[in-house]
Amino acid sequence: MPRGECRGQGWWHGKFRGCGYRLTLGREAILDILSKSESHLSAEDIYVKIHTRYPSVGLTTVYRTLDVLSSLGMVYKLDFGDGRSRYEFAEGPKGAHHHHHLVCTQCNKIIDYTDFIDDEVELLNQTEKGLGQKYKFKITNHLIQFYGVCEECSGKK
Amino acid sequence: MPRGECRGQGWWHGKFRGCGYRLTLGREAILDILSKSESHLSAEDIYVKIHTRYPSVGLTTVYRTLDVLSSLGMVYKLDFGDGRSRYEFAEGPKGAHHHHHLVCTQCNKIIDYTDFIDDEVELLNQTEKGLGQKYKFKITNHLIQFYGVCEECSGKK
DNA sequence: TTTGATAATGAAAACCATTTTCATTAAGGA
DNA sequence: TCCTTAATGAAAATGGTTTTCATTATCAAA
Ligand SMILES: [Mn+2]
Ligand SMILES: [Mn+2]
Ligand SMILES: [Zn+2]
Ligand SMILES: [Zn+2]
Repeated sequence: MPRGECRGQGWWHGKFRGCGYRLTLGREAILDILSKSESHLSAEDIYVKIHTRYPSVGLTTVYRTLDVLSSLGMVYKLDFGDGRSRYEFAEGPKGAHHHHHLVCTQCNKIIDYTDFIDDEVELLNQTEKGLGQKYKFKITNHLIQFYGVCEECSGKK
Repeated sequence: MPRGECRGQGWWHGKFRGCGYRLTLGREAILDILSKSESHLSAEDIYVKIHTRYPSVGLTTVYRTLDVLSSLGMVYKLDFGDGRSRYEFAEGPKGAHHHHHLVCTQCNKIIDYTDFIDDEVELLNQTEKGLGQKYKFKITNHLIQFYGVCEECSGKK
């Protein structure tokens, strides 16, 4: 008998419980916000959004939850060099489309791109294999970002 | 008539003066350390090294000088995700060999690699061109890093 | 449903790399 | 040598993130 906002219905319920984590209001709220957001949110961005609906959830919990989520692989922790970490939902096995980032060094705009990803990924796989062998390195991850100046920022001379 | 450590002899003398910067003991000392170091030093690493020989040079000056040097393109400011910036000498036009990094997520060891660089660079150029056109982005720089576990860290199970 | 062990939390304080402030020093052109 | 002002050191400030600790809430067990 669902009444209003019924807790514990999300697909991530199992993931949490399976790893021994308890299901709390803060965790659900944060995951909910991240899953619905298109942009790359900072801890404080998330805190502000949450605070309007759940004033009881503190910034500390946001940080702690983001740690848990990224250790579970449900969220990516990103660094675009603006002095604060940013987080992005790592969509489930369905909508998962690998992408890299284009970063404007003037206004900090971030563009997700998937173009060329196939070629990139192929080269990356090769490279990872080669490097892994030569340096006996077990490669688990890669980071690719392009920096430059976006269209708007080019305009303002 | 050179007597001991004659100031103002480095090849960077001109670069500094040309940009209106004064030639100071601190700047020379920092540049000297960076040019001789193989590793990726933090501001404090540099400060400690300098302090043994020139106790008068403070940490603040190290930070300020590193800013100048990286704005001049003489030094690269790097971020390997360990919470502090690291700096690496951008060798002059001669010994300049472009390289990327392999980062051990357990012990923070960094490996410079140049293997596959040619293929990578070719793909990067293509990608940069394509992305630049599609997103009207003026790409000036790229960041490529592989993360994983190094040989030693794999050993300790 | 009640209970109890303990995971999770919020508020405040601590952390810590980096930056800012400001009075003092020194580089280098005149 | 003189003088303008860039450069500097010490100390304080900054700001994102983490730690501390007393309190609360989750949920397995009874
Ligand atoms: Mn993204
Ligand atoms: Mn390097
Ligand atoms: Zn921009
Ligand atoms: Zn290692």
